[in-house]
Amino acid sequence: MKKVSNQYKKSAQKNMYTFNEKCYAALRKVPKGKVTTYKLLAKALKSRAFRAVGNAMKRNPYMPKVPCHRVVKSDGSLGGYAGGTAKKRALLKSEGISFRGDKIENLSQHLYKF
DNA sequence: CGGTTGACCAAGT
DNA sequence: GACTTGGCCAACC
Repeated sequence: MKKVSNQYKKSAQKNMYTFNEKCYAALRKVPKGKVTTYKLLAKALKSRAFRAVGNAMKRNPYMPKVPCHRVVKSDGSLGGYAGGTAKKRALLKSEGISFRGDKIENLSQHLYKF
C-alpha cells in the first residue's frame, strides 16, 4: 500500500486559497543563500504536486514578492526561470551558491529545511 | 465536467 | 553519465 488516492486532500474553495498561494508562502520562508527543490516545497505543503508547484511559479502572480529563483530541481539543476536559466544561476551565485556548470554543488548543503 | 499542460521526479535503457 | 518512459497533481481551456 502506498499510492493512496489523495486527490482531494483539501480542495481549495472554502477558506483555502489556491495551491499556488501556499507555494509562495512557503517559498517566502526560504532565506537568502538557501535554496529548495520543487519536491521539498510540495512536501512542505503536504502534497505531491511538485509539478503543480512549478506550474504555479510560472504563472505566479506574485513575481516580485516570491524568490522563484531559489527553487531548483532535486538533481541540483536550475530547472526553469521566467527570465531564463542563465539569470537564475547568476542570482543564486550572487547569493553564495556554488555552481558546477548549470548545476548546484552540494545541493543538500544549501537546501533549506522547512 | 473532461482533457491537455507543465519552471518535475524516479527508474529504466 | 545522458536520454527515454511512465507517473503525479493542480491549474487552465
